[in-house]
Amino acid sequence: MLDIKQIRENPEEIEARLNTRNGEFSLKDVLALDEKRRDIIGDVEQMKAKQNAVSKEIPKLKKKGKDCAPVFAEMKELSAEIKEKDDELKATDEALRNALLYIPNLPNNDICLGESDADNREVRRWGEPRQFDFDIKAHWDLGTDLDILDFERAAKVTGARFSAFKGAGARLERALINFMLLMHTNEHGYTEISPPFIVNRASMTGTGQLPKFEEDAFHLEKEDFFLTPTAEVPLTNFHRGEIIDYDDLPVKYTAYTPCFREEAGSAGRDTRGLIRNHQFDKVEMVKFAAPDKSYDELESLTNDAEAILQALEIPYRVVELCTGDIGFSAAKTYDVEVWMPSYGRYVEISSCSNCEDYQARRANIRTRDPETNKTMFVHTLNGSGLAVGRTLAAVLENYQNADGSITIPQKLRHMMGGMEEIR
RNA sequence: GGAGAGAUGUCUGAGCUGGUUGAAGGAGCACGCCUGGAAAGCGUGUGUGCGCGAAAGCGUACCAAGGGUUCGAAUCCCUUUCUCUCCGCCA
Repeated sequence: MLDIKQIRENPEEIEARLNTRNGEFSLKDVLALDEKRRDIIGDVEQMKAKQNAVSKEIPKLKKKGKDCAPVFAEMKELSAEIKEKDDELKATDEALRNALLYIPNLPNNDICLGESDADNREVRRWGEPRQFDFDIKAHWDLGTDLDILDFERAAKVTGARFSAFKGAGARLERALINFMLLMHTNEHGYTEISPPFIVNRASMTGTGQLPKFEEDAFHLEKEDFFLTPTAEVPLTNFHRGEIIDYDDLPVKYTAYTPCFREEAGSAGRDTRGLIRNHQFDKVEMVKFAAPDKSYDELESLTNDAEAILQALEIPYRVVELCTGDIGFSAAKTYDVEVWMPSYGRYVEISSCSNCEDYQARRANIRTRDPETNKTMFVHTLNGSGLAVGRTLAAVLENYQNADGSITIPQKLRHMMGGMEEIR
């Protein structure tokens, strides 16, 4: 959520910056609601001031033994008027908040301008894509042929865009999860959390999935709960409504969770394999940072994601997303893209974002400025570290052999019970 | 699922027979005194949001959330959420 005071002060500039995003944004409604709201507040607070003043006098009148009936009659009328105004204020408040909830974060001023992923800026590359001297297979064929992935039965059990891991495939997935968590906790200083996989509406609103993107989420109607689309939601909302000790910053959490997405609007895209499913596993990293440190934290967060691919020795590149491609809540985002031989290009495997105070304002997550002792919003960051299904796909494809077997990356072998290859 | 108890500020903890209670006491924090330095001790200060204002400040709201009763609600009533205890069921 953007700061209404900032919007009020220079709406043109904010509107211009918002419109470097994909889509058109107007602050007209917000400004009108804000003005209406302040008008009502002026009136109703004056009435309340009078009500309070008279209320204070009543005990004194009673003590003197005076008749309060005329005062009561007058106050009853005032009370009714206040109630009416208050209702109007509440409705306006709600309308304003709702309008604000639909406005995305302001892109950071320094990120590259652009309309789509075609305009993203490559920041760096690591590793050389391997040259194969045989016809390569895509991971869904490799997995099916080795009987470690089973898409048909997953479709039978549930439906399209679900997958099942079997035997060494299931073990490889578990090894990857464990490997990532160990690295983030032991080497990168994150605290592991095992959060609920189901979250409530307030949490989804706090991180920005709701209200605008409700159709993307799996909804449990009876309880009004949602299957978590990313551990960013439970992790960031861990501190919703709290004031975090400044000395504890940055707070760094990592979690493994399954993630559930409706993938509404992506029909026909990445229909095969592990790239785009309704359910997938992900290890997530979330940070709460002091405002003046958050961009340094974004760099290290991205490095923490990269470290996984470096350890697995799989080539990747890092791109800075342009204004037209960054997500709703993000001010700046780096995508880590892994080399996927069957696609013949780099494919997103992690998205690392600084949301600045956008989520913190929605979710009311604050700290105390040590200088002034005043409360201020923290900055929140999140990044995948990494998407497990896509990592598994990248391992299969990059480590495939001419005979269709898979060599297991060195660093994963001890977590696979010493297994060196899958055949 | 049944019966009961509870939810107060950064934390802890009073108030809950309705009216100078934004809310006692304590802790913490900040500043000052004391000290060679620190601790202890003493003194002072210390909530948040919103509105108006250049500012000082003034006003207003907030005692889990929402509604109600009342001239007036942290205090009374209802609903919801959460926590705890007991019973039942259960991995």
